[in-house]
Formats: sequence, C-alpha cells, structure tokens
Amino acid sequence: MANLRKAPTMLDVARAAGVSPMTVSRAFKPGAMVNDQTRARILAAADELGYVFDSTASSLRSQKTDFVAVTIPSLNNANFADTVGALTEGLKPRGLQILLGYTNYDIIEEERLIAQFMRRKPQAVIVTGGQHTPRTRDLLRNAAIPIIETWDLPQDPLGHVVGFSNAQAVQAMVDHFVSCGMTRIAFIGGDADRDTRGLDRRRGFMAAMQRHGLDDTRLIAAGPPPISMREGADSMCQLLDNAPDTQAVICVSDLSAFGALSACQRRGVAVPGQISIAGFGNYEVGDICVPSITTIDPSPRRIGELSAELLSAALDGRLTEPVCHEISPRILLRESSV
Amino acid sequence: MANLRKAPTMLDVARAAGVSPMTVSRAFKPGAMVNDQTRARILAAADELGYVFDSTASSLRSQKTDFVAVTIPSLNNANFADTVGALTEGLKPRGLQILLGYTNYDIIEEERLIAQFMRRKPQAVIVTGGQHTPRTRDLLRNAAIPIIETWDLPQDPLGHVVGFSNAQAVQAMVDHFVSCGMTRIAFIGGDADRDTRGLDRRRGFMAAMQRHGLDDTRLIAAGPPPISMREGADSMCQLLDNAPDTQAVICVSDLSAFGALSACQRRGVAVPGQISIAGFGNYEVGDICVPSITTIDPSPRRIGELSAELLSAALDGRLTEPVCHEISPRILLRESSV
DNA sequence: ATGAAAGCGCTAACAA
DNA sequence: TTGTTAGCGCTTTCAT
Repeated sequence: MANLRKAPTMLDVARAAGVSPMTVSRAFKPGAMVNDQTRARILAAADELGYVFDSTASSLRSQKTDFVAVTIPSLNNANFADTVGALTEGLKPRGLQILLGYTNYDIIEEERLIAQFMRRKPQAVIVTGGQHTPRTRDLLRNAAIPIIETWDLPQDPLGHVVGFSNAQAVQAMVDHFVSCGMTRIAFIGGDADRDTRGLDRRRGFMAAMQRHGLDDTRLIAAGPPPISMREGADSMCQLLDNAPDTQAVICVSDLSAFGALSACQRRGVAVPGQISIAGFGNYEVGDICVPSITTIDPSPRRIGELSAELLSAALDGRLTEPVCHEISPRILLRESSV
Repeated sequence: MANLRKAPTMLDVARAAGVSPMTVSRAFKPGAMVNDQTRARILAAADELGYVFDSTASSLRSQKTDFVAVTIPSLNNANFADTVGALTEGLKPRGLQILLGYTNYDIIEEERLIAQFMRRKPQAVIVTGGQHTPRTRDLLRNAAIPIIETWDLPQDPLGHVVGFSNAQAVQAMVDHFVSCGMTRIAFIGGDADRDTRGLDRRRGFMAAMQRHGLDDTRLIAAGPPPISMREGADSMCQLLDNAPDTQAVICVSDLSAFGALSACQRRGVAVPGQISIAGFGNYEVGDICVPSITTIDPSPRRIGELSAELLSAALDGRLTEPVCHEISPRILLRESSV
C-alpha cells in the first residue's frame, strides 16, 4: 500500500485542522505558543493524514540544520565508538543529529569528508586529531561555526579542544617501568605517518627513554593503521627474535598488546615473568584476558561528554574564547606487568 | 578571521563569473552540459569567493536528499561496524550520505530514531533485524522508499532483505558438536527479549538439541544486551559451578566466548580438553587468542556490500519485486573445540 | 550551451 | 494566540 499521492504538507494539515500553516508550524515546535486544544487537533489531523514534518524545508528557511559533523579515524574502534556514543547522548537533548564520517586515518580522506559535510551546513564540526590539510583548515575556519578537535592537543588549534597529550601519557608509562628497575624497553607501532596519535605515542616513548639515558631504539614497526591484534602478534614475534633480552614492551594500543600477549603465549614466553606488556586505550579485551593487560585509560566517553557540553555552550553563545579542555589519562596497572 | 559577511550564494558566484545562476548550478553537477571554459571560470570564481554549495536548498527543490538512514543495535560492535563500513563504501559512488543511528537493541528506541530520520526525507532506509514496532512499520511503509532489513530473515519483510537465519547457524554448530560425540552441551546468552538475534540463536540451540534427543536446558542467562566479555566470563563461572560435567558451550557471540575462555583459564579448566567453546561472529579476538575460538562467520561486510548493491538497483528502479538475499554463515573450526 | 521565471515546504517578521 | 506575507537558495521547466 505504497502511497502514490503526493505526500501531505503543512498546508494540507492546516486545511484539515482549520488553521493556518503557521499555526501548524508552531504546533510542531515544542516551546511554541499554541493553544493546547488547537495543537491537539493539529497533531491529530497530521497523524490522520500521515504527515511527516520536512526538516529540509525547515532547515532552509530557518538557516538551522541541527546537524553536527563528526569525523573519527575508524568506525570499528571501541575507543572512538565510545566517544561518539557519549557525544550522541550529550547532543540528543538539543535535537542535534550527527553526520558521522570516518577518515581511515587519512587527512586527505578527512578533507574529502569535511568538504562534503560542509555542503550540509552543519552547525558545528568535531574532528579527531589536530592535523589537517590546508584546505580542510580553510573550510573549517571560513564556516564560522564552532569547531572542536579531540583526542589530541593541537599545536595550532582551529577552535576548541578536548584532548590529551598522547606523548606525555606514554612517557608516564615508561617512567613507571623504569621505576621498576627496567632498562631494556621496546615500543610496538606508531611508525606510520598517517597515524598521528600513534606517532605521538612513539615520540613520547623515545623522549622518555632518552631522558632516562636509556636505549630508545627498540622500535618495532607495525605498519599502517588500523593496528590490530594480528599486527601486534607479528610485531612481538619480531621483537622476540631480534631483541630477546627485552624486559618490557609498550604497544600503541591494547589491541596490539593483546596480539603481543597471544604471541608470547604461543611461544611459551612468560608474561610478565619474562617480559612485561603494556597497551593503550583500556579496551575491554585487556581487562578480561589472562593475564590482564596494563594500560592507559584516556577516558573516551569523557571526551565525548565534554565535547557535547562545550558544543552546547558554544551554540548558546556562552563561549567567547576558544576553550582547551585537557584530559588526564590514567595508568591502570594490571597483571601483564611486574 | 571568521567571515561575518553573509555566506555567498550561487547568485554571487554567477555575478562574479558573468553568468546566470542556472549556469552555476549546472557547473556544479558532474554530468551537466556546460562549456568547459565557462565551468572553469565559474569554479574559479566560487573558490575565490569561498562559496560552499548548499545541499539543503538543492534537496528541497529537487526533492532528493541523497540521505540513506541506517540503524544498527550498537555502534561499539565490530560486526555491525563492518556492515556499515562496507555499506558506506558501496554507497559512496552514488554520492549517498548515511544517517547512522543506533538503537541500543531496543525497538522503542528504533522507532524514535526512524521517526526522527524520516523527517530528513531519506531516499532509503536500512535497518538491522526484522522486529519493529507497529508505528515503525507504518512510518517505513508509508514512506514509499526502498527498505532493507538485514542480519535476519524476517517473517513478514517490510521490503528487501539481506540476512540469514541465526537459528539455523547455531543448529549447524550443535550438529557439529553432536557429531563429535558430545551430549552435554550448554548455551550462554540469548535470554533477553530485546536481543532478537540472540534469542533466535538460543532457539536454534534448543531446537537442535531436541532434534538430537538431548537435554536442552543447560541455558545460562547473560542479561540484557550488549553481551560483552565480562558477562561471558560470569556466565562461564555459573556454568562451571552448576553443571561441571558440561562438555561444550556455545556462546551468543565471540565476545562472550572469549570471556568464557578467560574464566576457564583463571579456574584452570582446560579448553578444549575439559570443555569445548564456540562463539558467533568471527571477531578478531577469537582468531588471535590462545586457544583460538571456534565460531560462525556471518560475513558482516558481505551483508553491507549486498545491501549497497540492492539499494543501487532499487533506486535505479531496476527492482520490481522485493528481494531476499540469504547469506550462508560458515562454521570456522578452531582450537577451542575438539 | 545558456537564460528567465517559478516554486520546492517551511518559518522569520510582522500584524492583528 | 493566530494569521499574512515574503523569501531561504537552489533547480525544474521551458525558452532561446
């Protein structure tokens, strides 16, 4: 029973309810001044006709789309999914609809996405990371809407920031291992140009090792992102082959750390007896596996929540200056490290 | 340097390029008849002015939004993320933009999402599962646009289908265990009303056990979805306490199966020596962990690819009848089962 | 290949 | 509280 007549408009509802289209329009806005009985009659008539409000026309006339464009590196990543989940919850009360895009860790793809999204006239943009192409920066700057960069502390922010220093977080982990008396520490991943947060984590590792006067060259390449469990396992095999005296290894994420752990188990290498393992991200797998994996929790949901709050404030004009909200990642010591 | 002037429109570009707005409009459509030099001049002028095409106005006038509404139970789920990823790739050539929503495994929330999405006038809708509220069904039916239900074989389809029988897939797994000589087999999860695919899997388990004349009451409740690793571990502890002679356990997903495996490892229960474990979904964790986990692969990416193809055909009017594309999940035997 | 006129469905701005 | 008028920025339609 597909409806072949043209879909009813506000005018049709107005006629059916015996009011003007403007009153119908008001009846569909929660806070508008309409007589309760009139509204009830209108909504009944709309329901009767199978009327569906047209956001496109509304958006054009009011110049408000209620879209928020959001880009993340990958859909299939529990950390970013958590951030987007919290963001969605936080924006729901304002009736904002997320346009979600994923960049595949590629700022060229990000540019393509942002260019496409800008045509939809979003009222704000939230991106992951602080590295963008010049054209992306132009597009965002010229839009004159609130911009939030997340999961990073950009050198030259486009607008607001909700993030943390990936380098510092890993440095704290190195400090911990060194304080346990370890000197031969390795790092897996963070070798791909595209993965800027991975690079930052590896840089943090190297900086900390240098600060402690230790060898910072135990670096295992894991290839282009996304770095998953398989790459972690392969990298650990390399490490065990080439530097078997390594005492601890920090992985670019919990997923690669879990892969590394599995590789040790297949080879009969005791964790943490023979080698300690740490990850990044506090993914569930690292909490459940045996031994559980020491990690750094960057509070992905908190990033989403704070971004939503910031956006609300910005859209209400309550923000005069760009805000930088720095998260403090916490180290979670678990069974995989001594 | 936020631009405080009003944003330029096609009229501004037209003036700058010395043509009519209609010609500017044509210059922005890939296949339109415009002189190459004219188009170049127009695009240069647009770039100069910082013009951004307005999809909202375009959509209203042409009655084509190029939106496709998509709902999945959870963002944070590698299976659904894979389907959406493949879908996005498949729809990109057509310039279609996905409006993604997640229902949290709740058909009431699905109704809220669909009602909201319909206001954006999407050109098609893709939902997960075949169970919907009456109002959701009305909304979708009356929209007179292509509808695809996925990840299931609905009894009374709304339109097209790309899915598989969750019950049958699990029955095949039971058959395998029985053929290995096992008789005391348990099932973890699938007890929550909201998780219809989980329920189907448990029903499949029970049906197969009955068919073999075996005890189908070794059912462990894992609570409301999403069923994650933690719930799998807790359920396995219950099972080991209450039915320690169980020979094999089938879990509602690989995530709970991995949790169950971890629980066994903590208790010193040998897998598969003492108990065999199987999951569902072919998540990466089950492929990497030690022992690797026997599972059922429902080809989430294939579901997305086929849905994209189906949608293309439907939007081109190449489909006269509703299509039901049945996927055949494959059993992957791995180390966690004898 | 290009242009002129009209209007998609809604709501801002005013009036009553 | 309700109504009237105009127009958001683009594209359909028809003309040249």
